Amino acid sequence: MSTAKKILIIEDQGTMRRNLALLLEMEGFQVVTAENGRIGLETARRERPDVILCDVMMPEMDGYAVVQALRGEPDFATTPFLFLTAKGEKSDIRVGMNFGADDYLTKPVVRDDLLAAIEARLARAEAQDERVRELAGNHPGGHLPDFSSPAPLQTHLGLTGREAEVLLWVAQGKSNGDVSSILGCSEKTVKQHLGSIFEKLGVENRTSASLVAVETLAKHSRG
Amino acid sequence: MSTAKKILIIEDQGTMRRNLALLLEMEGFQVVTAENGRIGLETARRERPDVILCDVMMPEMDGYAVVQALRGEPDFATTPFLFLTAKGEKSDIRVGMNFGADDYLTKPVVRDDLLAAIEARLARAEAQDERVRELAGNHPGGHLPDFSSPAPLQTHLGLTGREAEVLLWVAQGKSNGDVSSILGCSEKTVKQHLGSIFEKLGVENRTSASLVAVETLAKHSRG
DNA sequence: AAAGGTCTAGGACTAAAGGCGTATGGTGGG
DNA sequence: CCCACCATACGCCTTTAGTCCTAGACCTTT
Repeated sequence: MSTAKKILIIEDQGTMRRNLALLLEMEGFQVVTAENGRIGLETARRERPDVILCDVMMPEMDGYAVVQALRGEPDFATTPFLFLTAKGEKSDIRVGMNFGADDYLTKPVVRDDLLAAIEARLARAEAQDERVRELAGNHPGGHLPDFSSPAPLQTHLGLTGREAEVLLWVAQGKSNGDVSSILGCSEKTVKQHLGSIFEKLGVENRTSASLVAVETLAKHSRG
Repeated sequence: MSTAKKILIIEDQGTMRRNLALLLEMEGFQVVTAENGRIGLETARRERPDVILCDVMMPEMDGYAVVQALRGEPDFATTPFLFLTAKGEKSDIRVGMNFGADDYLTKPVVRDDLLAAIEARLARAEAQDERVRELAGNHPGGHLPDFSSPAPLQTHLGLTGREAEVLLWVAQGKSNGDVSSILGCSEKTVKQHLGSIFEKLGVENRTSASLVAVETLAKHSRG
């Protein structure tokens, strides 16, 4: 792990807030705290925590409102959010979970339970990031078509080498004249090839042919 | 909504399993069931459910083992997993949550609670998928652009509504005449809009504009 | 050697695309 | 009320795209 995970604690009771912060800091987490929901939201936006611990009952803005607000912001749509609840509030837990909280802990919080819950959610979030990286790795730079080679057009669309070259440039918006200059042939030749291309692809103009080419180049660029 | 969400129910008690299945099917979900943990795992791998409901106490393989196994597989690292627990098992919930479960429901399950919990987790999963797509630039149905709506062109390219409509059709290879018929206006109008589109996109012909449109529709499709 | 595919390219033509100017209504905001 | 923006539309003009036909040069396969 490169850097310490950052945990935001939103809790109005000072004693409990400090105890939690101390406990988590001793475990190697970076801790930021907020004493109510409104400040908690601001702090979250500023600090970008990896996990949020949040009390339910708070003045100004309760825990439900906090999680609801966060879940509406793309940056926090996936940030693990754990509730801290007193025993009597257990029936209200459902509300929080349905707003998109990830877990809850019953106060008084046992050290091992707290750490286990946090670790579990961090592991979950990392699995999420892993998935993102995998997908991103398969398609670097997005899922954009790769115009670096005409080969995919030749193999996947059954075009001849020259036809594939022509289509490669046409699909990038070049005019027939441009393509003829690029390929060093007559514009008539480009037109001739384009005619063959249209027939092979079953289309009737360069725009449709380009669409086919772009999709082919996007799909068969890297896997 | 494109297709119904698929829910896997892993529950050894036949009556409860059927009741849950019936309830969820009436709500429009596609339901598959399994009568124990081992079969549940196999079913999950085969059916790729969007949500998994799983009993804790089961012969052969209990719910903890199921969630632990699933969380180890990349394909299921992020699939919402909800426990169904009897009242007396509440202390064991922590174990399940720490294995990566997303929520739990206490039996007997109240209909509204069940639906709310499922919807909440589906919403969460979709938010995550959204993030995956944004970061990875990936697309669920492959890498194909979605021509079902001009909205992305309007919002992401700064086009007016009508311009977006025109481009949507042009990008699909339609001629100006075709577009004018489709949109019920003069071909001159189509040309006029296309001129504005070229200027806004910084391109000089319809093929290049289509390229931009296709990439935009591939990136920002679905919502 | 003959056949077939590819790449090249010409002529003659039609169709479509695109630029430029102008103009009319509608609509929303200062 | 006027202005800015939008959608609509026409005319005139130039450029580009695309079709059909023909045909030579160069390959490989038969």
